[in-house]
This record gives sequence, structure tokens and C-alpha cells, in this order.
Amino acid sequence: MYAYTRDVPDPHHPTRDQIQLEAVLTALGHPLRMNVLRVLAEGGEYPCGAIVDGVSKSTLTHHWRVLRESGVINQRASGRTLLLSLRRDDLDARFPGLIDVLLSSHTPAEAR
Amino acid sequence: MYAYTRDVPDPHHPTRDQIQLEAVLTALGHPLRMNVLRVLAEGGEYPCGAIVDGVSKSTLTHHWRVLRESGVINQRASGRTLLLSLRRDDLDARFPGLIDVLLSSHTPAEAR
DNA sequence: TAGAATGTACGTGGATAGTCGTACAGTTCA
DNA sequence: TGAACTGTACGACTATCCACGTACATTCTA
Repeated sequence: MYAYTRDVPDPHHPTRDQIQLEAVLTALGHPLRMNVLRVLAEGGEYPCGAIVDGVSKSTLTHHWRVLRESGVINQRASGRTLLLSLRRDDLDARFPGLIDVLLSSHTPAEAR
Repeated sequence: MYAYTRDVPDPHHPTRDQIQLEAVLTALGHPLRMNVLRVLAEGGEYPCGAIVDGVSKSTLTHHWRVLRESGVINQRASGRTLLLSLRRDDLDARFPGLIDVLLSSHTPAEAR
């Protein structure tokens, strides 16, 4: 099992019941993170470095943490990469229709 | 017509097309503002001071601005009060189903 | 017309977000 | 085993958020 450091053995993922609406909204209120949602909504798992360009690694780590701790994504270790995936089932169970609405709300102006 | 100051004759309300999904999500990512949404969703207009308790007037002004500039609420002058209402039609037109989903996502833990 | 009522403007201070560079830990593979 | 690779940890910096007190503009009313 992949360990991040001796002190923080596991990345924190909230359980389904711990996912808070506010935290999800705040997480998705950032254009970079909203774009990540759109990419991950296609399905499958992506390494951290394969979704966003033009941002430093440490900045990405920050955004992964926001998405992970709000319950939007899951991070799973695989070899030397972390695979990201959308917690679609949990989000749909907790907030039925929310993700569908967000994905269907096409707003090109934000698509940077 | 009510004027706020000589320099800022009108409060800024984005047009329907200018409403950005991110801005709405960020605005509703704060518990106080989410509660305001729930109150206003009942319908009708409320004076600024009739919705939230325990917060200073200037703090409220800050939150009204966030809600107004994101396109969530409308502020209309009436005598010496400003009447707040939800821009339900605009939000429903721009992001069909979003408000419904948010209102039906009951999350008691956030109901402070 | 003077005082009360409503709500904004402005300035301030502390907390949080967002970005980066550097260092480092774990994994893979030549 | 050692170097390359992937991603986090940490510290620093800037910008924005959030809350407040005070001052003020507007409106209503006694």
C-alpha cells in the first residue's frame, strides 16, 4: 500500500455520509477543478499528471486535495502513480442529479 | 430610485447570460448563503435584515453582494429597505434543475 | 424638520485560497 | 543498486474571503 509519509499514511477520503454539499460546491467553484470534473465524468481513471496542463505539480496537489477532501474524487495508488476517478456513485447517492446538472450546464465562457 | 452613493448609482446585477456557473457554486458554498437560498426559495421578497440573525449589518452587506453579483438574488429598492428575491427564472433557464437539486439535497449537518 | 430606521461604503484585521520552487519519499527499471 | 519518474510536503508569497465597527446616505415618520 502506497504511503505518502510516515505521518500521513493515507490520503483522507470522506465516507459517503460525510460528503457535504457546501464542500462540493466550493470545490467545483474553481474552473480548473470544474474542468477536472468534466474530464473524469467521461469515466475511467487518470494519473494526476494527465488531466491538467500548465500548472505546477505542487499546485495540482493542492487541487487534488480539495477535490479529494470534499468527496468529489478518489485517489488510488497504482505503482508510482495515483489514479484519480470521480466518486460518481457516492455523489449521485448523496445529491441525486447534481452531477448531471453540472455537466449539462454548458458554459463555454468557463471552459478555459 | 434608490441610490447607494453618488458614485455607485445602481447595484450590479449580471444579466441572465452573464451568470456563471462557477460564481453560483462559489456563492452557495457558504452555509449562510445556502440558507438564504433555502429561505428565498419559499418565494416572495424579504428585506435584507429579515433573513439572517446574529451577523452584523456590514457582514450581511458582504454576503448580499456575493449573492447579487453571482446572479443568485435580485435586490430591489422599496422605500428605505432593499427587497431580496431569488432569481429563480434566470437560474432555472441558465442551469436547468440546479436549484431544485440543491434544495432537495437535504443536509441537516449544514443547517446551522 | 429632526430623529429613527435601513442598509451601504470604507477601512481593518485575521483566516483561507491559490500559486510556486525546492526538497523528498516511494516506485520502477536499466 | 542507482537513476529517472510521479506525486506529496513544506515554506513563502500574494490575493481574496469573511467578519467587524464606524460613518454616512436615503427614506420614513412623529
